[in-house]
Amino acid sequence: MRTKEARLARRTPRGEATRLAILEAAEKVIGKNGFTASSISGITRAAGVAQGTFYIYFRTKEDVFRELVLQLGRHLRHTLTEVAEKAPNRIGAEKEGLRAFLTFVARHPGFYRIVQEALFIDPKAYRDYFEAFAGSYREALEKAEAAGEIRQGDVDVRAWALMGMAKALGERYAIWRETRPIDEVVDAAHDMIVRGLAP
Amino acid sequence: MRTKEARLARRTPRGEATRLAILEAAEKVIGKNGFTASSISGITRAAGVAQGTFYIYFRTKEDVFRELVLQLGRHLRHTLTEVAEKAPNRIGAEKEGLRAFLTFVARHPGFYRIVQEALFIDPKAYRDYFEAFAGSYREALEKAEAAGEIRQGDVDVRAWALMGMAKALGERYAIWRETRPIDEVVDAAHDMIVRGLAP
Amino acid sequence: MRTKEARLARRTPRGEATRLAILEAAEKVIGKNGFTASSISGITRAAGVAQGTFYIYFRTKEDVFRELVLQLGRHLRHTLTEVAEKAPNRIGAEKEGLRAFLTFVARHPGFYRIVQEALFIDPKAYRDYFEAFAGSYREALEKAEAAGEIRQGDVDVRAWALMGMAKALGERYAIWRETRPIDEVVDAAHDMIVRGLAP
Amino acid sequence: MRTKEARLARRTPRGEATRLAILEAAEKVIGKNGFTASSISGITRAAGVAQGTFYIYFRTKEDVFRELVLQLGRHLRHTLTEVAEKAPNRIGAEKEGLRAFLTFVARHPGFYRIVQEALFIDPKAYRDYFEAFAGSYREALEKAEAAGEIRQGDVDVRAWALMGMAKALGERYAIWRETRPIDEVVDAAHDMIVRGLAP
DNA sequence: TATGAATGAGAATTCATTCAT
DNA sequence: AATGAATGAATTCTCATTCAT
Repeated sequence: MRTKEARLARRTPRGEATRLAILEAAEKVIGKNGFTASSISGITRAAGVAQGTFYIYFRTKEDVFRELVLQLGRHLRHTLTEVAEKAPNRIGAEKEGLRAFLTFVARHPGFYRIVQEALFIDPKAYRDYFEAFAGSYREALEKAEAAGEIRQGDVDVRAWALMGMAKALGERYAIWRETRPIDEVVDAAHDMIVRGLAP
Repeated sequence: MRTKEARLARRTPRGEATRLAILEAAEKVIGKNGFTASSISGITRAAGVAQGTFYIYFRTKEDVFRELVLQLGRHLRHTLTEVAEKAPNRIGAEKEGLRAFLTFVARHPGFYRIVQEALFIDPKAYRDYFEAFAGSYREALEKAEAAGEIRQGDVDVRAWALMGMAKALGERYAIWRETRPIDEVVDAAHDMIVRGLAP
Repeated sequence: MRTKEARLARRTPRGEATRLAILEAAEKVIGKNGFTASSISGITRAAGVAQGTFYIYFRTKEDVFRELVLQLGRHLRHTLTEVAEKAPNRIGAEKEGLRAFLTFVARHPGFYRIVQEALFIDPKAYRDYFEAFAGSYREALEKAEAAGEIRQGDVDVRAWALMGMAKALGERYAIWRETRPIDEVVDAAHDMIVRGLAP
Repeated sequence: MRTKEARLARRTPRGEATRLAILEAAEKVIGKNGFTASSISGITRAAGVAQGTFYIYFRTKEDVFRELVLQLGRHLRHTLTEVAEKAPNRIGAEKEGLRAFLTFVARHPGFYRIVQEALFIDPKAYRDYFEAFAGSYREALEKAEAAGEIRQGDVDVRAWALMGMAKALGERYAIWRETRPIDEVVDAAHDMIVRGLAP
């Protein structure tokens, strides 16, 4: 017996294209107005299809939303991994990663909104999203410790704290359309991360 | 001319008590289920008053919500100020502030949810909330710099970065009911804040 | 804690009147067009209230429907009991009961439709309805047997068979608006019930 | 001029097979879940064809339904006629007919549901169905009267009353999955039909 | 002040039917 | 003949808000 999931059509290229159009419209609309203020009809209108078409490809509004979060997470992780791999060491990776993140977020303001709203719409997706980041962060820190690139310390706390920093700084670009040059902010933050506050 | 606010009854002690009951019920209900999933009828039921009574004291659902955010912010700021004043210097204040924040958040899990959801419900309230914190944070950092307690640096970026850290660590207690002892987390985070990652 | 049921308001006389208006409108509308073809909006329009008002008093369309079936059953049972009590013996009660039933059904054509459709909308209500009748029927037949008013026989089968007869004859009045005089039909049916087909 | 019906393809053996598959799937699905709860998509899925294929062979959902009722009626009538022809007289035919009917219905529970629901979906088909039965029933009773096999009486009322009995007893097997042996029920019912209730 | 009944504008969702391939 | 994507009308249901008492 086919699973319910499988009943959601995606068989022909035409269908695949429609599905994609809806997904993109959803990102645009939800990213702009938020999940609750976005209606299915608004999404399908933006996608240029009839309301009923939505339900051929997604079961509920939560459904597209979850897919969006997953997809955005993969996208960002991909971007950050590329950057980190080019850096000579962890200290450098930290800086370039932060720069890349802020740049990404400034360019895709809807992204931040969507991920953050997931906490209220689909807590599991939200948590999975950050756990995935935290996991690779911890790994990277452990490796760096072993290589003597950074001081020994609690990798779990450090990972979450560093993510929190990035998030807070990114929020200013994503939501409040901060105009301070990213490089300036990256330099200042990185200085604190590397050397701390102590005189 | 009286403001609209003033038109909302709050004259007699009885009225004041009703208003408070609604506000407390709102905190409980919204803190637990989120703004959108909470209904006025749910709130008034929890408060033990009739639905219509709500509108004697608040104009809209957003209205109570905003009030809640304001009140919670005042409450937290009050708590943190007390702690900071007892600390001998900024480095110490940083540590005790973080500890107090995590403790507060672990004890009032609804608090975190409500403040965070404000980003979607009432962005202005959300921003005001954090600007208020950032403002005093910046001031404190400037004073500390002048006193030579910390290295010179970009106080704006530092303030937001430090708030982001605290937020991320707090989220684990508020939302995911983290069980790691707060002191452990505070120590680890504080170590990084003070000395940085560099070896 | 109050049950869900109790949350459905019925506190003031005004509310009670509204509830009744909706119930009566539902009987009229559903009795005429059938359950599926009747919409909540059609019912509330007939009742002269707003659509939302429906949900103050009933949870779903099935809900009113069930209530209707219950109420109609009670009503009919009451009517038939009165008649049966006046009859001198079972044979006579059988005749007067049939006459009363056909008269009732001819006068309330919606009644038959609603009860019959219950088989598809709320099978339990349907079954309960007929079990209730069958129960008292069986009892009456047993008493009659003991009193020597009728021949010994299988009361269960007899009860259902007699109900089936009445139903089929009633259907002609309720649904097909039969014009043959009820008395004629009653006489003919009663003759067969009492004396059988054998020459 | 060709009727609309004729426009619906049914030329090749392959087409005929598809048509049959859909009809059988419809009987299964509708017999189980009822007309309203059954969707075209559910029927075509059960038939193993695409949704659009349905409309090559049937004009509407009501259309298959009507066809089903017709077909089932023919099937049952065929079965009953065979039985009746073997009986020596009307009294015997009555008994064997009832037995055959209950057996049929117990074996094809979907049958009863479908026919009964026709009252709400396609009243004309429902009426035609029973009129067809009533017609031959009346004829048979008239013949039996003439042959002196049964007492004189109102054949119209008798025909409908007897059908009603059978229906009520059959319902218990079709819908409520009665477990009492059919023979027992037939004997008891037949006894009442033949000799009546009178002592 | 307080009540709770009533409102009505939305929103999600389903599904018979059509249509291009 | 067959497919399955697309349509859009129709319906149910929720809930913030208003109002008469």
